[in-house]
Amino acid sequence: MKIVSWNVNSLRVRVEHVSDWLKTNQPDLLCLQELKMPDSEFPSEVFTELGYHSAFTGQKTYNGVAILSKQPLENVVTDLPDFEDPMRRYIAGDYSLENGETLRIVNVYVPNGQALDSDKFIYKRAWFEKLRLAMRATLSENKNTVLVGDFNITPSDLDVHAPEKWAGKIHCSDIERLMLQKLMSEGLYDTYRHFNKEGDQFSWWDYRGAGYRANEGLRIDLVLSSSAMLDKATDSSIDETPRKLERPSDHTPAIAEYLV
DNA sequence: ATGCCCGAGAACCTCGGA
Repeated sequence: MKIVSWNVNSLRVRVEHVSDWLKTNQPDLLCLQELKMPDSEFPSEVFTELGYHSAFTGQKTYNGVAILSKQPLENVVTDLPDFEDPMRRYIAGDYSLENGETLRIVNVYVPNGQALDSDKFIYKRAWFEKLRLAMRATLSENKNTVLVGDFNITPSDLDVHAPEKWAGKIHCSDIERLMLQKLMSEGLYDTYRHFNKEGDQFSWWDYRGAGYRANEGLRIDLVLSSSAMLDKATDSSIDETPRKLERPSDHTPAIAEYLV
């Protein structure tokens, strides 16, 4: 089975890219971030025609997350537990595996944070700590758990095109990496890094300048597997194909594959 | 230089993104 995370930076603009990618790749679960649309505009019919169910929580202009799935999700939750927040950044549900077990899939759009000395960074830290506590509970109740999303944190310098340029900056600071490590120490593993040890592999490239052509990117879109799911993982990759299209998202799909 | 590009909303500029 294939689980994918993709920040589409406006689903309205990218719906054709997403549809084409679904047709070609047939993931079991496609987790989207930055829908940038209210629920009333979510294009469910488009995905229904392709054989996918949709669970989503959106808002005008900003944020918004969705999970497209071959089988319907159950017990869907659209609020980060114990955190009052109008920003739509969290969605989770149960997915039935072919082996009869259940997987808890969690899809997040972690706050950007803007700069370490900004109010937005205080919000990022608070949000992320609540995510850690929520994942502790999720992991205790579901041995099969996968947490995916746009984390807006690079796990290490191996995930940064120019570590010296980004040193200490937002997405690459020690404090954010410690936050991520603390979350992962609850029992989550970077599936991509488990299978790929080399650097210069990114999931986001700046629109500005020749960002993509020069491979000036960051790996901030992650698929984190629980121990039981890592045991089932067979591969993990990043598909740069959509980033080469006309009018692309600045992010591209991060993929993990499992044998269940 | 906190810019270069992009999307959304309201409006031909500002905000947010990363």
